[in-house]
Amino acid sequence: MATQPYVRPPTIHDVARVAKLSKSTVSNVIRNAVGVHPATRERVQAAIVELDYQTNIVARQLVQQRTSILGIVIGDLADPFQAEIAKLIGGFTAALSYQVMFCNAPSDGNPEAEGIRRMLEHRVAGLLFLSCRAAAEQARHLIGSRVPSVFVCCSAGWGDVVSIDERAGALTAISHLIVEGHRAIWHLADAPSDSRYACDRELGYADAMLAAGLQPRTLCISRDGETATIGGVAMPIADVLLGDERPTAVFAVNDMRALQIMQIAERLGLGVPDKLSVLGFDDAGSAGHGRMELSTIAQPKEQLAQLAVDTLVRRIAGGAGTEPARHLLGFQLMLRRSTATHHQATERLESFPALLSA
Amino acid sequence: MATQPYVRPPTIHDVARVAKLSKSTVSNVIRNAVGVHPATRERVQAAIVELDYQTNIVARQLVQQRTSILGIVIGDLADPFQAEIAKLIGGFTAALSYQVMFCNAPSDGNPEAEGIRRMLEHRVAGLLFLSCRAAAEQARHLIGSRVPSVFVCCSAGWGDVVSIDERAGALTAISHLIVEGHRAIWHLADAPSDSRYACDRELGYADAMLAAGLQPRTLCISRDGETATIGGVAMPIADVLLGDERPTAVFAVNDMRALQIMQIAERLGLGVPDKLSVLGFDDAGSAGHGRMELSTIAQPKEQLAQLAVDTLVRRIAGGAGTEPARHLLGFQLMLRRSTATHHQATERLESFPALLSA
DNA sequence: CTGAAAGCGCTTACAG
DNA sequence: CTGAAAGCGCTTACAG
Repeated sequence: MATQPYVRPPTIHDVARVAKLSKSTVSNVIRNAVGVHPATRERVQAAIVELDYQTNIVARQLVQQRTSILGIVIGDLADPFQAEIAKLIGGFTAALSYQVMFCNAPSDGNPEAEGIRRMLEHRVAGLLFLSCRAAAEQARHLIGSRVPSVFVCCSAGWGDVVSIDERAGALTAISHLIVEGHRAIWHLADAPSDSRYACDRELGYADAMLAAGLQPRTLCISRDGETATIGGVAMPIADVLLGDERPTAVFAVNDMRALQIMQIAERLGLGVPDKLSVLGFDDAGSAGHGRMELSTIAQPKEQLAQLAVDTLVRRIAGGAGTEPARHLLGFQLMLRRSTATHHQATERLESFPALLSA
Repeated sequence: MATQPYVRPPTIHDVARVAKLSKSTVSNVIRNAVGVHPATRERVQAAIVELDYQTNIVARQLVQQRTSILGIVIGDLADPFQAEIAKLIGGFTAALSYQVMFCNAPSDGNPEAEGIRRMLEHRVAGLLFLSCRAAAEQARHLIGSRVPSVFVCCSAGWGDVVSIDERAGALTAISHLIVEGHRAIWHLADAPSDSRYACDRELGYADAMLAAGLQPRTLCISRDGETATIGGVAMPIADVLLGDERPTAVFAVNDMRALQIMQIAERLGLGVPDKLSVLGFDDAGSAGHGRMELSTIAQPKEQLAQLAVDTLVRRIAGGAGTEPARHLLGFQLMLRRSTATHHQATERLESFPALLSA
C-alpha cells in the first residue's frame, strides 16, 4: 500500500513564523487573552487562516493538566433509553465545550472496568455512568478520588446521583396494578442476580408487594426468550407463563424487557393486556408507539441529562470537597394499553389503603 | 463550596523516584520494551502498584504525535440503527485498544461541523461517519487530508465507504411492492431536500419507479405527524393519506420513519397492511417485534461495524495514498407483516420483467 | 541493561 | 503590548 502520510498539521510555531511574532503572542490571541494589539491580532488571525491552523488540544491539555473530555459509561447503547440519554448528554456537553468519550460494557466477561481504566488514562475530567452493573462498584477503587463520577438513572454507594426516585416509581407501578385487581404480579429483571435485589426498581417492587401482603417473585428471561430463570432454576418460559401459578401482571425492569415479555406472551397466545398486563419503566424507544401502547413509568429524560451534565461540570470545577448529592426528579405513570383490570380477584386486600397513601 | 482538589495522579517521575531508577527505564517497562532486567522490571512494577500509577495517555499522545482515539459522527443516537452500529463499533474499537469520541449533529442550525472541528482539535486518528447530512460534504474542507474518514451505512463524494448497496436495496424493496400489485408507491424521506434526491435509497426508489413506468413521489412528515410536505408544499397528512391519489404502499427511508407512518396511518383508520403497505430500511430496534412485524431491508450490522473499524484502522496505519475504497455488503429483504398484496391493480406493467431481472 | 538529554505543542508567569 | 524561558508527562534516539 502506498503510504503517503496524512498532512502534519501546522503548529503554533508555524503561525508565529508566518506572522513574524512569538509563540506567546500567538497563544494569547488563540486564547483570546486581553491586551493584544488589534493589529497584532489581525496578523495572527491572517496567519491562522493561511495555514488552516487548528489548536492541538492534546498539547493544551497536557500543560493545563486537565482535559475537557467527559467519559460516559454506557451499559447498552441498544437500549433506546440509554441511547436517548447519551444523545442528550452529548448535546448539553457540547454546549459547554466538553467532548464526550464513551465505552460500553461488553457483555462477555470482564465488564466496564477496562474501558473505565482507559478513559482514566486519557484523563477524562469526569465520569458519567448510565448504568451500573456490579462492576461499577469495583470501579470505585479504580477511580479513587481522581475524578468525580455521577450516576445517571442509576446509583451506586458513592458519587452523585441524578435520577428519579426509582423505588417510588416501582411502588407507584405496583400500586396501580394492585388497584386494578392484580395479585400475581411478577417482576421481570434484567439478569439473574446473586444479591437479593439487584436494583432499586426491584426493591420498590418487593416493598410494594410485601406491604400489600403479596408474594414478590422475580424472573429473568434468556435472550432467545425460551427459558426463564426463577430463583436460580431455569425452565421453559411457557411453563412459567401458562402454569397454574402464572402471573396476571408483569412489572418489567425497563421497557426493553417489557416489550420482550409482551412479545413472548402473545406468541404463547396470551394477549396483552387481556390475559397478561405488562408495565414497563423508562418510556423509551417505541414504548409509546400505537402498536405497542406500553404502560410505563416515564422518566424526564431531558431534565435528567441536563442536570447530570451540570452536576458533573460543577463537581469538576468545585473539587471533591462536598458530600455526594442525590438529585431526584419526578416521574410519571403513563397508562396506555398494555395494562388492564384483572377481574378474577377474589381476596380482599387489608393493607391496601396504607399502600395507596404511601 | 469546599474545594478539596482531586488527587493529582502520580507521574512516571514519581515511579522512577520510588523505584530508584530513571524515567527512561520506567518508560521501558511501561511500554513493555525488550531488554529490561527482570529484577528491574519487578521493582518498577512494585512502584507502579504502590503508587497506583496510570499512564498519562495525553502526554504519550503528544510525543507520539498520534492518538488512539477514533471520532464518530452520529446523526441521531435516538435512531436505534445508528445506536446499534455505534455500540458495535465501540466494541470492535476497544478490542483494538482504540477509544471512541463522539459528537452528534445537533438538529438546530449549525450541523456537525462544530463537533468535527473539536474532534480534529483533539487529534482523533480517524473519523467514522454514521450519517452524512449535507454538512458532511462541507466537512470535507474542514478535514482536508488530516485524517482518514470512513462512511458507514452512508456515503459522500470522498472517503471510504462501508455499506450495503443502498440503491440496490431500494430497488429490491420497490420491485417487491410492484410484484405485490402496488403502483402508487411513495417514498417517505427524512427531511425535505432541495436537491432532487437526498440519498441513495431515494435514488434507488426513483430508479425502480421510473424503470417500471411509475411516477416517483417523495413526501416528508413533520415531527408531530400532522403535516406532510410534498415537493415543497405542506398539507395535512390526512389529505395525503386519504386523498384521491393516495398511496397504497410507502417505502420509508428507514425503520423509524416506517414506524412513524404506520402509526399515523392506523390513527387515521388506515390499517397496515390492509389499507396501506409499509416497507422500511435497516431492520433496527423494534422493527421485528411481534407487534410491529415491519417488512424491511435488513442490513448486516455486525459485519458493517467490524469492516468499518478495520477499514479505518488500516487507513490510519497505511497513510492516505490509496484511492477511496467502497465496500458493499449484502442485504436482505425481510418480509414480515407490514406489506401485503394490493388487489385493485388494473393496469398491466410492461417494463416489469426487465425490472425483475435488474 | 540503564540513564541523560532533547523534544512533542502548547500555556504561563515574568521581564522588558 | 510582546517575547524568552520553563515546564506539562511522556517517548525516543543515543551514550555509556
